Amino acid sequence: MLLGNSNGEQLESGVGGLNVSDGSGGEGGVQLKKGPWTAAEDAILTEYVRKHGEGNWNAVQRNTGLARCGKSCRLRWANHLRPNLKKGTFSPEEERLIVELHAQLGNKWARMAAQLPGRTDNEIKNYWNTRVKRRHRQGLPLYPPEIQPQHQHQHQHQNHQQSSHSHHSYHSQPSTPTTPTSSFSFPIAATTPTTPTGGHHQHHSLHHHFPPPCYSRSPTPSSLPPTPPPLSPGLRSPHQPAFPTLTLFDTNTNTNANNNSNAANSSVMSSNNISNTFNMPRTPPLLQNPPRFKRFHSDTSINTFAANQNDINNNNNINSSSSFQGSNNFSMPFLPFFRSPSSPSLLTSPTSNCNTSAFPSATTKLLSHPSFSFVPEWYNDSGEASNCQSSVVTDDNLGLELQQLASILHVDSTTAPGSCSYDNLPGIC
DNA sequence: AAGCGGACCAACCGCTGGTGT
DNA sequence: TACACCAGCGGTTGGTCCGCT
Repeated sequence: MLLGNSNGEQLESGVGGLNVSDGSGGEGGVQLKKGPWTAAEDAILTEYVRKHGEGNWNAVQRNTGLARCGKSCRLRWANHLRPNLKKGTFSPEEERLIVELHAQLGNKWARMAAQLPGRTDNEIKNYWNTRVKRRHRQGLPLYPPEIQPQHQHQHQHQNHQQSSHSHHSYHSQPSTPTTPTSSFSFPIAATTPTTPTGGHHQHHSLHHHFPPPCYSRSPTPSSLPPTPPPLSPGLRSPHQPAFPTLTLFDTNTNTNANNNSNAANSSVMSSNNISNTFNMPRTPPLLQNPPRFKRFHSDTSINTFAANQNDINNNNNINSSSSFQGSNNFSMPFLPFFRSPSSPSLLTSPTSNCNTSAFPSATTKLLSHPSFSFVPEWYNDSGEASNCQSSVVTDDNLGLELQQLASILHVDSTTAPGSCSYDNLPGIC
């Protein structure tokens, strides 16, 4: 049950006025708020992360009084507040990569997001679901002909919790567990004869059936990072086997992208020179393992990644402008109060025209390292600073919230609104 | 202009697995 | 070893915007 407060915000209401969804609360009877985040809440959370780093999300509520559960805080940070987030529509290259990755990984959104710098799993998931619906409506196969899902039967634990109704329409034909075709196959694309396997399978075939991630079949010990899926030549690590069915980006394009990366990065960097930025030092990956993806990465991978970052930095020559220069700082948009004409529902930075031109280059370089994907992308130095920050803060009581912000952040009169320094950010721990 | 439906997006929910005690 | 806590993942829902009729 949801209750509305005077701001139109929602408060969780359960027995006793507290309904902690994940049972890991410790909020001490505080009514937890639900619904859209406000600028003030964003500021509180950002400030908390600035001071304490990521992780220990449940402590946010305890220590700041923010009426949000830890899960909500983590999600807000990961999807909207953390640096280097890329907003806006997916570029054709990104779309292509998503399709390829989905063919490889299935609905492993987080793993896909790890290979798409600046993109969140939620974004990718939303994109994919929209794509599924659109392609289905158009009667098109989900995957292009040149992309064949690396499909193994996948009746494993996936979808165990999922209500099936939303996927029924996408599976007009039951897929057989041994058929290496997309479980999303539509009538027009379904070439595999139906092999009735009984009612049970008929039922389950209505769900997604994706291969387990390739790493699950890898001889790599579980304590080591899983092997990234093979990628198209333009994105593939030279250490990885070729993926024979795809050619996403030709080498010329890739080369051009690399050649242009400096300019692209410079552009991105320059766009950060806006008033609504604050500086936040990168957490040195060598010093602390970021809590995210901790299931996957090992110290070795982190260290190797960090070492490789130097190469990336050198290659990209990311010192042309902006606060990247000569410090551990990077800039990120902060609490943008500008409404983007292209996205009126969002409050975006003035430079909301996302520059994705740097993507192929940055991605190629990142992908060239086997462990890059297990480190939060915003740890990278490749110039993927988010200049397209979206915050979806509510407009309501913005003036009040600005006052709260000023109070929270101790913004003095000489500081641009929403601008603060991250110079003192301790290591993410 | 109003209604409708699709697209898009943010956020929530339930669950799993890792980690510490 | 068992348990609790926590972070993270994937599925789902609901709200808003926008184009079409």
